[in-house]
Order: sequence, then C-alpha cells, then structure tokens
Amino acid sequence: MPKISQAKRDARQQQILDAALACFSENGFHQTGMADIVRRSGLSHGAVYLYFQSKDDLIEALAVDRHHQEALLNEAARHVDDPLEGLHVLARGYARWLTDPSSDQVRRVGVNGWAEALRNERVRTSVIEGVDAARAVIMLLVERAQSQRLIAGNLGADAIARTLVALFQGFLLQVVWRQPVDVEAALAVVDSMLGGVVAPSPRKKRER
Amino acid sequence: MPKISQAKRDARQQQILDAALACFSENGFHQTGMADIVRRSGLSHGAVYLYFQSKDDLIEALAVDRHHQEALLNEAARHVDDPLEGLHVLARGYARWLTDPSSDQVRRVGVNGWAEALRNERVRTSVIEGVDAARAVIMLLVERAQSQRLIAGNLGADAIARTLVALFQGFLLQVVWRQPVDVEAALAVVDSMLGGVVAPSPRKKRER
Amino acid sequence: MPKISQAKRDARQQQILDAALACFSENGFHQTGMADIVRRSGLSHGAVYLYFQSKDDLIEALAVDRHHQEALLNEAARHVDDPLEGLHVLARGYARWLTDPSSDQVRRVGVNGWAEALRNERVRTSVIEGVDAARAVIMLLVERAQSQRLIAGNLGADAIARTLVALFQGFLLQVVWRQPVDVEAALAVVDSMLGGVVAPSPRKKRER
Amino acid sequence: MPKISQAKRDARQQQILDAALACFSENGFHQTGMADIVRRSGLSHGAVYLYFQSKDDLIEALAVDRHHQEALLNEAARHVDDPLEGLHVLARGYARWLTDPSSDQVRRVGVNGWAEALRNERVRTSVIEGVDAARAVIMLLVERAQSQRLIAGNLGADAIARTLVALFQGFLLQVVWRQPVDVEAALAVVDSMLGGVVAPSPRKKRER
DNA sequence: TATGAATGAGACTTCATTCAT
DNA sequence: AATGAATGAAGTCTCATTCAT
Repeated sequence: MPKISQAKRDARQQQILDAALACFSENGFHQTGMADIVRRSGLSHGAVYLYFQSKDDLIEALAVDRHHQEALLNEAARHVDDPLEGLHVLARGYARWLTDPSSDQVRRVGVNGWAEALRNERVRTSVIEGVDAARAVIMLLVERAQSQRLIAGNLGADAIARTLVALFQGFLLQVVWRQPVDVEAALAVVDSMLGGVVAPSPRKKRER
Repeated sequence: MPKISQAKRDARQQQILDAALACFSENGFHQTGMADIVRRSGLSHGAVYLYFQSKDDLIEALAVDRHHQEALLNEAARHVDDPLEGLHVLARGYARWLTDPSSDQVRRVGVNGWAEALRNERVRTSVIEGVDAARAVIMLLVERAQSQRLIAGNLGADAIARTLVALFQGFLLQVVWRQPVDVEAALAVVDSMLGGVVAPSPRKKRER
Repeated sequence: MPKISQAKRDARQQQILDAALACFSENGFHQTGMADIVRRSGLSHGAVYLYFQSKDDLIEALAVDRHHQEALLNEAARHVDDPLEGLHVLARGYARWLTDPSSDQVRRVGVNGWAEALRNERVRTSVIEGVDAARAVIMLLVERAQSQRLIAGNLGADAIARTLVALFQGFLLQVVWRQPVDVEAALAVVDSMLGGVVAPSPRKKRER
Repeated sequence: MPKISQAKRDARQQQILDAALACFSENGFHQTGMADIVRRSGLSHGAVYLYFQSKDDLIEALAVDRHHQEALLNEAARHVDDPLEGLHVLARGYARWLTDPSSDQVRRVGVNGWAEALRNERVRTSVIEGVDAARAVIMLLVERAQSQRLIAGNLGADAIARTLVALFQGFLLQVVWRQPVDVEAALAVVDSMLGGVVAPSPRKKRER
C-alpha cells in the first residue's frame, strides 16, 4: 500500500503548518522564505509543495485553522441560555486565548494577517469572516439580552458588538507586543464599563 | 557643501515621504519596492538614497512623523483643566482622526506598522512609544479624575488607559478594513460604558 | 520473473507511448512533464519508469515507432517496377500522410523532433536515419529511372532526392502550422516541376 | 550624464542578444537557462532583465531581428524589374543565407522556432509572419511573371510560392543537421524543376 | 547634487527520477 | 509488478542598494 494513510497525511500537513506558523510568527509572511519553512518542517521543498500549492495557500490554511478554533468558542457561547452569561463565556474564552502562552504564535500571525488583509484579497476575506462570526454571536446574545431587557435597548447591538470586538483586538495587540497587560484588571474595567450598558435592575425598571 | 537650500531639502524629503506613504498604504512595506517609491516620488533612486539611507529608514521616518501628529493631540488634552473634559477632547480627537478621509493612508500604514513592530526593533520602539505617549496622557487624566472622585478609584488608571487605547486600535482596524463602522454609535456605546467607570456623582447624576 | 503476459506488457507500453505522443504534440518535449504523461496514461510514475528508463527513452521510442511506419511506405515504393511510378507511389503515400487527420500528433511531434535533433544525439541519429531511408529509396528509383533514360541524367540522383525530401519537410511544416495549404495544388506544382527533370519522353509528352 | 547613450544601450542589448542566440542555438530554448545567457553575455542577471523583461521577450527579439534581415532580402527582390530575375535574386539570396557560416546560429535557432511556434502564440505569430512575407514577395513576382506569360498561368501563384518556401525550409533543415547538402546541385535541380513551371517559349504559345 | 544602470543574492516554484512499501 | 510520496537541484525572475558618470 504505497498510498500513505490519511493519518500520516494529516500529520505531515500539520508538521508543515506548524513550521509555517512558527516562521510566520517570528518573521512575518514576507520575510519568511519557503526555504525557512522547509528547513523547519524537516521536509523537502517538493514535499511542502505536495501538500500546499503555494505560500499563499499555506497562509490561508493557517487562517482556516484559526477559524475552526474560534468557531468552537463562538458555538459554545451561542448556546448558553442566559445571554449575559453567554457574553461572559465568550469574553472569558477570548481572554483565556489572549493569555494562553501556547497561542502566542497564533496571536502574532493573527496581527500579521490584519496587515495582510489590507491588500491580499484571500486573507482579507478570511480575516473579515472570522471577525464577522464573532460579531454575529455577540449581536445575537446582545439582542436576546435586549429583548429580555437585560441590556439597554437604545444602543445598537451592532455597535456594542463592534465595540467588544475592538476591545479584544486592541488587547491582542498589546499582548503580542509583550506589553505588561493585566488582563484580569482589564476585564474588571470592561466589566465596569459593561455596567454602563446593562439595563437598570428590574426593580428600578418596574418603579417607573 | 550643500548646494540647495534647506527649504528645498525639506521639500524633497517630504516628497519622498509622501510617495512612500502612498505606496506603503497600498501595498504594505514588503510588497512595495524602492522602485515604486522612486517612481511615485518623481525622483531617482540615487536621490532617495541621498535622503534616506535605507527602506527601513523610510519606514521609521513615517513612524516618527505620525508621533508628531499624535503628540499635538496628546498635549492639547493634557492641558485641559477638567480631567473628564480632557478625556473627551482626547476621544473626540482620535475619533476624528479615525474618520478623516485624508488620514486614510496613515491609518493603513499604521496597521502595517503594528505587524512590523513584531520583528523590526526600530519600528517596535517607535510604535510602542507612540502608544505609551497616549496612554500616559490618559493615565494622567484618569488619575486626576480619580483624585477628584470623578472616576471610581478602585480601577487601575493603567488598566483604564489600556482599555481605551485598545478600543481605539480595534476601531482603527475596522475602519481600515472598510467595515461599516458607525463611529458615532460606537462613541455612544463607549460613553455608556464609561458611565460604568465614572464615579456616581450625586449632583450631576440626580440633576438629570 | 514476469507475472504479466507479454500482451499485457505491450499494451501498457503502447498506452504510455500514446499518452506521451499526445502530450508532446500539444506541449513539446520540454514543456511536457512526466507527470502529464503519467496522468494521461492512467498509470503511475513507477509504472512508466518500469517501461521506459527516462523521458529521453520515451522520446526515442516514439521516433523508432515512426520509422517503422515510414519503412513500410518506403518498402512499398522500392518494389514498384516502373521507377517513375514508384516515385509517384512514394509521393502519394507521403502526401496522404501529410493530410491524414489521424496523423496530426505524429506530424507535430515530428517537427519537435527536428529541433531536438540539433542537440540530442539519440534523437539526431534517429531522425537522420529516417530521412536517409526515404532518400535512399528515392535515389534508387531516380537512378533506375535515369538508367532507363526516364529522368535527365545530368542531375545528381542525390540532389534530386534531397530536393524531394526538402519539399516534403517544408510542406509538413506548413501543415502543422495549420496554414491553408492546398496539397493537391501543391502536388500539381511539384508535378509540373518534375516535368523539368523528367527526360523528354517523345511518346508520353506528345500524347497528352 | 548618468543616462548612457543610445549607442551604448544598443551595444548592451546586442551583447545580450548575441549571447542568447549562441545559447539557444546550442541548447534550444528550453534547455538554455537564463543563467547561461547571463554568463555568456558577461553581464549580470539584473542587467539582462533590464533590457528584456523575460526569456520569452528575448526569444521574440531574436525573431524580430531575423525579420529585419529577411525583409531586406524580400524588398531587394520585390523591386527587380524582370519578375523571373526577381525570383532568381530571391533564390540566390536565401541560398547564400543557407550556406553562410556566420548564419549558422540563426539557422539553428530558426528550426527551434518552428517547433516553438506549435504552442507559443508569440513565436507562432512571428514565424508565420516571416514566412508570409517571403511568400507574398514570391506571389507578387509569380503573378507578374504570369501576367507577362513568363510562367504558366494554370498554376496558382500561391501554390508555387508555398512550394518554393517549402523547398527552402527543407533545405535549411538539412543544412542545420550538417547533412552534406550540395546547395549548388540542389539549385540546379530546382532550376530544372522550375523549367517545368516556366511557360512554353513565345513561339510555341503563339502556335496555339 | 543627482542620475539610473548595474549588481547578485535570494525569492518562489517545478520536475525528472527514486524507493519504501 | 506497481504505487505515489518524496527528493533537491535547477528554473525564472525581483529588488535593495551602490557607484561611475
């Protein structure tokens, strides 16, 4: 059986993706040569091109990978009954990802992707789809919360979602720059801030 | 023995920086060739290298330029008497910059700089100094506000500052990606959120 | 210890040669990859290399194939009694081959072979042997015709043969280039021209 | 004056074309690497690409060069008063080119071009235009000769022209293959053959 | 000062062939 | 006998930078 097993194929593919992620996270997309990836993967030029047709394909494959990870988080939050609790799950999930040392490379490559998205159509599509997916979940939860009068209804769910996404992206940036971000403290601030959008407690509401 | 006037020198330099900014904003640092910049500047290769020793120098010069712009904004806010008003001035200033069509290139190059900062020490220093300058002003204002009991004292000024910076960066990202961000709506959300960190001020709150 | 029958072997071999011919005729020797041939043959890389040691072997095998075809034509003409009739048989035979749609690939590969013969010794040998074989038959017929005073004796048989071969090659070229060659008209011209080398035969000439 | 003179530019360009011609004539288009041409030209990689955008451009430039040479010959023949004499001038001109040792490389590259024309559109256009130009001159002369009753009118001028072109191409092939072609003898044969298409002498004509 | 021709290392990718299975 | 994954040298082309003019 000369055809290698699917498991082996997957392993090889992962081996290459791991190498690419490491290289890209260290040197960015354009300063990383295929030779770097080849060397790091321990395979040959030809082998890498057997699994990925081009450097761009490699970049896109990494983006897809990341989508899968984020989709899991998004799905988990989407199915939480209490919408405020769902937002919390989401926030905690992303916050954990933000600080998880094993995700460092992915975070750094992510920031490279943001810049790349400015001119590379494939990357742009991929990045924006990822952001939109997260935003969609947040909007869903916010709207549910608003219909249950848990969040002030006078604020657009979309604007709230964009704000939360922006917060996440900004913190990610500070993390990859190795700024001494105290994520817990930041979450406390965000929580306090969210206090500003949370609808007044039922009692007060009913008093009116 | 300089044969041309300083004014001419400055004009040439600016001509090159303008060309570089335009090119970088369209194609990023690494996909822009010196030849592109040369062509766009209307000068020659030699002339460009007469003013900037390398492509990296050019990148750094743009970063420095941007600092000067931001420094003006920061200084203006720093000297506002009422700290909450100062924060507002700052927020409005950055928000305006976020939507000003004439700053589009600078915004795009800024995002490219974020990625570049991950591996290029000079860019990294420059970017982080810029962020730190803004953060310092915010912290100053927040601390002043806290000492006047205008902002809850249990939140770290640093955390609040980082949060606001993160918000700005995240929105910048969405703007350069040409997402349909409603900056006014977003500001409303931020205002509401800030309501969560502003200390309950008996007078103002109840007056309404 | 061959486990498959000789018939199967031959079939496989032909399958590969067919694929190679098709590929080469479309893209030339050097723009055709072994992968193209493998794909088109429906076999595997290993299988192809089991039957042909290299790409060059494949090229040579096709040249040999073509020789066999031409040899048949040459032999048929060689054994015609009347030498002028023999020349006509030959001319008609090659003219038919020139226009036969099913020989299109062979014609195109033939022209590629002409260029390849300039630097590949094996191809060169093969191609020149083929041309020589045809020339030998023509010379034989011409010499016989000259000894029967059917063709002017003052012209070298070799020169006449080379001229006829040249004509054929030139027309082949125009055919593969899909020029609107009217082979019948061209044959009429050649016939008229041949009238110039045919010795004035009182009977035949005047009879017409 | 940093811009080099046009003369120098032309010299450099010719230097490269000479190198390319030599390489292509020895190893064909596809087995010649740009590195070979660079080495032979004595310039650098970059310099070659400064003058020619790609390998294909180089190939086309050689084709254009050849056209210019042939056009001179064609024009000379076109303006000969006596059409039969014009055909002779043309034949002699091409025959000389066929045997001129200094044209050896051009001839070999020409044959490579014939094969290349089968799949490379630019080369195809170039080659066919060249052939058409020669054919057009021949047709013109033949038609003039026919209108003066110097050549039999029952033969298509086009067919005659194609036949002569085919003859030339075929002989070229034998020359590049270093076959012992006796061009003088061949010309004698062609002359004899042409006797077959030349109209019967005026006397005979009038007898009818 | 200013020019732009020239350099040459290095970028991405292909492909004939081999060999473990 | 047969497979197809793997190799790695070699292919075309780019580009930051220099330097003779």
